[in-house]
Amino acid sequence: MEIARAAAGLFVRQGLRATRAEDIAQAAGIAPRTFYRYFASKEEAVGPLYAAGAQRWVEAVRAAPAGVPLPRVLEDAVRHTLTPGLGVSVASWNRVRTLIRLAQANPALRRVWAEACQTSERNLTEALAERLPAGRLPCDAGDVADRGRLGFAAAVASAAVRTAMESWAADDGPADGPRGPAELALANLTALRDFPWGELT
Amino acid sequence: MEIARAAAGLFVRQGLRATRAEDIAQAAGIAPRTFYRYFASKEEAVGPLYAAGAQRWVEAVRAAPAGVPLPRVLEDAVRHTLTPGLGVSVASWNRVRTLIRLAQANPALRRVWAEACQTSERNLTEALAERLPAGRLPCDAGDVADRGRLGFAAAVASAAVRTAMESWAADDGPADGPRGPAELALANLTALRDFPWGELT
DNA sequence: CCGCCAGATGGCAGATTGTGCCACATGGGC
DNA sequence: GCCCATGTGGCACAATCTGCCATCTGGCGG
Repeated sequence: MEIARAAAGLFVRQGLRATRAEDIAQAAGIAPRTFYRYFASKEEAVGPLYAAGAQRWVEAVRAAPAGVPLPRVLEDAVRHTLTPGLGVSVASWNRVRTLIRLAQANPALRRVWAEACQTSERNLTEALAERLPAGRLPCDAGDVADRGRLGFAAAVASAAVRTAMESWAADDGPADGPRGPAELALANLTALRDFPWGELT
Repeated sequence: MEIARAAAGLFVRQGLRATRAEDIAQAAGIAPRTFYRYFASKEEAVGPLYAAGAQRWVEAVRAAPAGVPLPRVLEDAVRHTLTPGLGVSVASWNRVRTLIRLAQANPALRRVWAEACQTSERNLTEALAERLPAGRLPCDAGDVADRGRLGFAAAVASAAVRTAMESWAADDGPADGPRGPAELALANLTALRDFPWGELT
């Protein structure tokens, strides 16, 4: 994680192109060989930073008490983990924001971001599967199609958070407030239920 | 695209690790230097194959006549472009299926797959924005939050297709039939409306 | 037909990235 | 002390990319 922070610092300060894997290793105080023991490429080094936020969100979902309706669980988790300043400093959020912007401009970094999103999506699928053991499910979790449906639900919930992060990163406003990641994600989740999608042509 | 097919053949036949970029170039009948003019890494070479299916789907959405409700547009597009044998041979679908399986096992390939999915998602966002010009929208497409909502809608629709492809790839059944990609994607899209998500706890 | 240009391709050298193999240090348990 | 598991680093080398320049090809106006 210190490696990730070192890499992020270098990427932001002097650009992705200009920083070699060796530079990251040196900045993190380790040998180049050790760097490659943790990451397969220099771009991958910032993966943990991309994953951290989503990871906290999934953990919150997993930790929610049983019996609470799923939409409520997702929304509470968003409120508690995606609000800058709650547990994670605003500065950290701004770092991540800069990194997501970098990813929009660089194919290799974009791949890392995309993979981080899909990984956390898989984690959410697992969390949901734990929350919804076979017995208490309106569908049969053992069936392939229903497992697929669980994966789809996780994908939708993840997409709410991911697209919120992306449009927040693309935006220029402050890290919190009505344009913050938490509010955008909540807007997505509620739009999922309330917006008249069927009327769009 | 011939390069992509050559790469896919080698990856499947002799493994990702054992094939060098030079091998792909040779199999495609081009110089290594030329290969790197098209792709930044050997893994990226199969990107076009990942993207092709989704590309056809997005085109179908874009080409749908105006006035048709959005859910209907998405479902018809799925039926017409994700059914093996309709326009694209079953063999091609099986090739893609093998490649998706490879991606599940290999981090670098998984990143390529993830990026292809996000790229086609961006394309779908554009297609939706074209379909829904400012005037005919229940929301304001110029507003950041609503542009974000459009991106979210595209992400959800893409997720329906992507998770369908993934669970189809993970499965062992035939390329078509009730476990085919088209049927799984349709199941996701209808579950989006009909499934009692709110009752899950 | 000729000259010219734009774009695609290939060769070559070299920096950078990534890996196999082995050695060394550290810390915990017996 | 001894052993072992684990994390680390050095070294050599294979593979990956990239910059620069030469060559080829097809179109187009003169």
